Formats: sequence, C-alpha cells, structure tokens
Amino acid sequence: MPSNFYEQVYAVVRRIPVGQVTSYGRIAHLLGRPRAARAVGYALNALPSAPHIPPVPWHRVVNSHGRISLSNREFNAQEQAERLRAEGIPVTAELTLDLPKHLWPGLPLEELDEIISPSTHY
DNA sequence: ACAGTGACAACAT
DNA sequence: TATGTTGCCACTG
Repeated sequence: MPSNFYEQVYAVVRRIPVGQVTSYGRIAHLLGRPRAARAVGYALNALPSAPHIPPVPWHRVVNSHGRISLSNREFNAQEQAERLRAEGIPVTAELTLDLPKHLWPGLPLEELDEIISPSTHY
C-alpha cells in the first residue's frame, strides 16, 4: 500500500500534458509542502518497482534549473531525454532544456483539491 | 523510536 | 560558471 504522499505526487504528475514539464519543487508547492521537493524525487524514485495504471509520466519532471537529474551515470537520464525529445522538447547534450518555455502552468484549484483531500469532493 | 538515505533547492564560496 | 554546504521531508529498516 503506497503512502498517501506518494499517491498525491503520482496524481499530479499524471496531469502533466504531453510536451510540458515541471520541477520537483513545483510539485511540492502544489501539494502544499513547499519544502518537500526532495521527498518528491524520492517518490518518483520508488516508481519503477510499483508500476501504475494509468502510467505516471515521470520523465516530465526535471530539477528547478531545467536539467535532468541522475547526472548521466545511469542510462535512465538518457532515456528521459529521449522521451522528452519524442514529445517535441529539445534537450541538450548536457541534459538541459528550456524550463520556462515548456513549463506546465499547474492545476486548477478544483482538481488540486480532489488530489489533496479526496474526501471533500462529493 | 531513530538514524540514514535521496531523481531537490537555495545559498555560499 | 562551478562546486560545496545546509536545510528539508517522507520513507525505510
């Protein structure tokens, strides 16, 4: 049973549209925990061992500088770059992209409320 | 209960 | 610009 926080992170990431990206910190802010950026990364790290349906587009999350994490010591970083390019986002050899240009605006309050407090939607 | 661990982020050199 | 340091928070054994 995944924790509530993980599920909240996954719920948000699923809303990121094709061709757009956001950062770990911004997801933390959306969830009302402005300083939990690190925990967001931790949540995504735990993803491969627990495949979800619908799938979670983890590749659309980069750091606050618009750079792919896991600095190229793992093939995962290259895979992430390829997936982003496939969605039309240019990624440099240094694994960076234009964050402001492709930044996902975020969620409407209504949808956000459903994620944070599912019990209050009726 | 508690210390250790990160796919972070901001700041300081 | 490029590293290093520090604060953070949820999760794990």
